[in-house]
Order: sequence, then C-alpha cells, then structure tokens
Amino acid sequence: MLLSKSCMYGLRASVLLASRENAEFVTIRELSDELNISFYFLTKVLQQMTKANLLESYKGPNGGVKLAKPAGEIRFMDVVIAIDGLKSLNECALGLPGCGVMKPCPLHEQWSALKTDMLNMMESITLKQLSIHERTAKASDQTIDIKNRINTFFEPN
Amino acid sequence: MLLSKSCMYGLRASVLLASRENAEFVTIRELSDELNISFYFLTKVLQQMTKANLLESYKGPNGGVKLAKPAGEIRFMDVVIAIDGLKSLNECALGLPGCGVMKPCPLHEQWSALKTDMLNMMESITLKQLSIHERTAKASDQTIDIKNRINTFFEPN
DNA sequence: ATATATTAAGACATAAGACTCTTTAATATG
DNA sequence: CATATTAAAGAGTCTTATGTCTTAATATAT
Repeated sequence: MLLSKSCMYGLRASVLLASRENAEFVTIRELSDELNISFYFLTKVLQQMTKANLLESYKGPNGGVKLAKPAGEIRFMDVVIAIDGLKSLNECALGLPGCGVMKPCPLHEQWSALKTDMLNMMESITLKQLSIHERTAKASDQTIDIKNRINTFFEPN
Repeated sequence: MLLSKSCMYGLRASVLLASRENAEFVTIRELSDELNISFYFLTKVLQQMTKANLLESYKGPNGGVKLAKPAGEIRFMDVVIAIDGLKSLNECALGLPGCGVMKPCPLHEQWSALKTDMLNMMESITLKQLSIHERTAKASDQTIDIKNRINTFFEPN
C-alpha cells in the first residue's frame, strides 16, 4: 500500500470538497456520510490537514471544513505530505536507510526513475483537476451523477 | 511504504543468495547476520518464499536455503507476490474497491500508467540482474566489496 | 444566558504488522 | 544410536495503524 488509509481518506474528502465549488463550510459528518468513512476517524485526518493549512475549519452551527485555498492551488502531493509525511515519498524500495546516489541499493536506479514519475504526477495534479475529472466523467455518462460516481466506491472496506 | 518490511527482507535475502553463484545451501543464520535482520523474523519470511517454490530448503547440518531456480529466472515480482500477495500490486491509489476501467476513480488513469511502469519493472528485473548490479558496482569502486556494499546498508532500522 | 451545533483534543479499543521464542521434524556425523 | 545442526511450525509479545468514544472549546441562535 503506497498511501496510508488516513491519506486515502484525506484525499477522498479533499476531492469531494473541491467538487463543491461554492465553497461554504461542509460538516465532517456530511463528508463522512457521503464517503462512508468513519466520522471519528475522518475527523482526525482532517484535523491534520487543517494543521497543515490545507483546510480551514469553523466550529459551531454552519461550521465545518473547506479548502483553505482554491482547489487549483492544492496539489495531490500537499495532501500526501500533510498526512503521510515527506519521508514516505523518499523511501528506498528495499527500505535501506543509506540508499542514495552515493550508496545505491541494487534497485536504486529503477526505483528512482519510477519515483520521479510518481512525484511529478503528485506535484502536477491538483484537487481541481481531480474534481474536474469527476465532472467530465459525469458529462460523458449522464446516467451517473457526480455524487453517485463518488459514492459507488464507498462500500465498506 | 510500497512493500512490506517482510517483502523488503525477502528481497534483500534473495539478492544476497543470488550473489552467491555457487549455490550451496546457506543458513538463515548467516543471511540474517550479514543483512542485520532478526533471524527469527527472516526465518518466517523465507518460509513463505519456500512455500512459493522460490527457495529450496534443507534441514540438518550443511542445510539452509538456496534459490530454487537460477537467479535469472526469478523475477523481482515473484518475490513480491510470494510475500505481499498479488492484491498488493493491484490496488487503487485511493483504496477504492470498485476502481477500474468501468468505474475509474479520479486518479485511475494517472495511477494506472505509473502502475504499469512499476509492474513492467518488477516483471523484467530478475534477481540475477540485481546481483550483477552489485558486482558491477564493486568493479567500479574497488574500495567497496560486495559484502560491504550490502552490509553498509544494514544499520538497524 | 441557555441551548444547540460543530470542530479539537485526548483517551481508549481493536486489528494488523513486526518481531521473539519454544518446540518439533529432518538430516548428518561420530 | 546419540548428538548436533538446521529449517518448520506454532504460540506468543510488542508496536503501529486504524477506529471509537468522551469531554472540552468555540461559535450561533433564540
């Protein structure tokens, strides 16, 4: 598993938030209901994102969370770093602490190449693009609306 | 973490075995000492590989384990599948159970492309190539011999 | 003020992964 | 045959990730 479950949950919630253009606060309860993620657990995850200034939160009635920046300015990678940490993106495939250019493990070169592609992807894709992907998919298949497209995934896992 | 620790340990041990051309049984104790991996834990991991017919084991004096096939015929991927399972190579980046061509998650395409590259890599690289990499690295830097190259990594992690 | 809605924080519970030890089975050697 | 050497199997323990609950803090509305 490349990303932790926490991170996956954070990403799913982020994309859902990004798809809500009109940017008012959304309650975590609503997010957890739509995404079929434990409310308690999702709360913890989103707290991390709030601390990392990716989300803005507001307590009390009409409170909730929303993206702290336009969806186009939050990169996939930002979410991953906020939740799983930078280290998770830098690991040697064999888990060797000293692995690097100076002391490459047998897989270093091949793995580095893949990692570069992966990091490029994570760096270039924004939440906006991910949410737009949802919308275009919707446009091309009118039988499935955004909410369904997202929700159908969220069977209990 | 893409691969489990068990899997990393299995790969490290495999590469070490592959670098021992002359293919007599090597004791797990010797492997665990050289790789600085817990003997007990490595034993469990290698048992999985034995069950998967990647290793051959032999009990009693002069016993140990060795590759069940020529190193050139054991792919990186075989070790990963034996230890982490096929499922680990097939996961959706967001952990969505139904994700696929028919019901792609927002990241499906990009992630699929990366996964294809990764699987190609895992499929094409054999233990022989990984062990040869060790040897050529040795040749290009005579101050570091194979054992040191491998061992220097194995600080406690 | 009081009641209500919400996130934050911290404590707790459960599950999975990582690691350890003991016993058993197989084999070799004297 | 007796002893030593090794992996296999199974039963633990420890740690980390995941998931749940309770209380506190903050805001709104009446």
